[in-house]
Amino acid sequence: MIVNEKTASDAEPQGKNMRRRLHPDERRQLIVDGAVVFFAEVGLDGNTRDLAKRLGITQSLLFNYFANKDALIEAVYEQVYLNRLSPDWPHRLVDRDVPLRSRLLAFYADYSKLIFEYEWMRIFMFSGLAGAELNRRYLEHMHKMILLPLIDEIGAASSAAITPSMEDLWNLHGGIVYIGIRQHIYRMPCPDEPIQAIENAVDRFLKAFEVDVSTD
Amino acid sequence: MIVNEKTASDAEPQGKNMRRRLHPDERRQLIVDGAVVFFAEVGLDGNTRDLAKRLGITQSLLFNYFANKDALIEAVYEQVYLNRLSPDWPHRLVDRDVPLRSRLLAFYADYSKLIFEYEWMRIFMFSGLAGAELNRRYLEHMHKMILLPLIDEIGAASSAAITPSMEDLWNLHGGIVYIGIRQHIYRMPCPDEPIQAIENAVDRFLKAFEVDVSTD
DNA sequence: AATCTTGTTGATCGTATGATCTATAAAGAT
DNA sequence: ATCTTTATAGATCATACGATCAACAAGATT
Repeated sequence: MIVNEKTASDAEPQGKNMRRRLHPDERRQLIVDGAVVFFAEVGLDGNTRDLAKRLGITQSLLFNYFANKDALIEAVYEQVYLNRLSPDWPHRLVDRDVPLRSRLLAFYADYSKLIFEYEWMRIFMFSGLAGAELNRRYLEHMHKMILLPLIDEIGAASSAAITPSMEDLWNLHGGIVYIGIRQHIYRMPCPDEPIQAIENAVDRFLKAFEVDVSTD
Repeated sequence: MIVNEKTASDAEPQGKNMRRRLHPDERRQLIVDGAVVFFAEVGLDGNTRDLAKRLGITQSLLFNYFANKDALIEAVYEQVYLNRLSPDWPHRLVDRDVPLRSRLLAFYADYSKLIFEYEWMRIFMFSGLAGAELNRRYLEHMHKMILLPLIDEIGAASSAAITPSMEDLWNLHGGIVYIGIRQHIYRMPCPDEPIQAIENAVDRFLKAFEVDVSTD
């Protein structure tokens, strides 16, 4: 005779399989949080039944909170990408009261803490491969608001008056981002604290453009 | 009244919908070639019906040549990754008769021609996200056979006897690879000829380790 | 031209998946 | 306690997809 209908292997989060009645806002947030982790792991076409099982709710409940799967994924995007980075970096990066090296390191310390997150990196890659507009918008923002101003900053700080090209800046950027790709996409062993690698990369870059870093 | 049962939008490759009977080897190769392009575009869980339609064959024929979808994808991996890069790079990279800068540029000219291919880059990313062992093996090979020897080469060529860390080399590598990622994953505008960007990146790197490049 | 071999098709099966709908019961109000 | 509201569950639908199989026909053999 069957005692437990549901086996423990299904990993019911709350232990009991009781029906908990939550406030809609709270339930919705639980779903989005779970969906972020779930989709980051299995990809954006992970199925709704597995997600529901992981959340300890029925699959149909998902469609009570989101019109369809796309709407849920849209909510995942918002959760992961909206307002996660301080909006005043464009200003801080051009604040010449602060040494350029310090500005760069501060920015990449902040930025890397964001993008080296498992969920951020994987969902960004999944959506990029799926052709989502999100990624292009994000990178165009990065181009315009972060990298473009840096061209002038580095050119101005260069004692030899050498100015980097946009491709040079993408190279600096990409070299840093690639740490997160190695870690979360390819699951390769990576330094726990990538700060040192970032610092070295920035210093190599500044040295190439003859930017004096002794004031720091 | 309907004249053409099948619309042109379905893109029947051979024009007619006649049943062509090919030699198994030839048919198999046609399938693999089409699958590479198809899966690179839509991802590894693109469905077999769409693939068959694109190839102008029936879906069932696919399973005549491959036991199941996984076997087909395995064949795609082989086609894209097996023996695509000259196997004597490990030797050429440590050939000190050639200036280090030349060796590096020659390698990355060759390597980038490979990985900046649309199919290579996307399938590598798709399989990486899917957790395929392939990627780890590939990158471990890169680590051991290419980057690790380069540590010594650069250290030996450094006039200040500075030796880069493995993280430094991954940074150089990642910055270059990221060009392809921007182009094929995020579909951002990129330089048609990345050779210049690669050259700059290599020169910055060598300069940081005080490697004399005047002999080149 | 008739026959044989086998590459190819069309129909079909079982299951997985997104989505819908009605019944149920948990929490708050009275 | 009882009533009311509505969050949640369970059953179900339509379709999509991987996979199978018997039947057909293109090309080789005689």
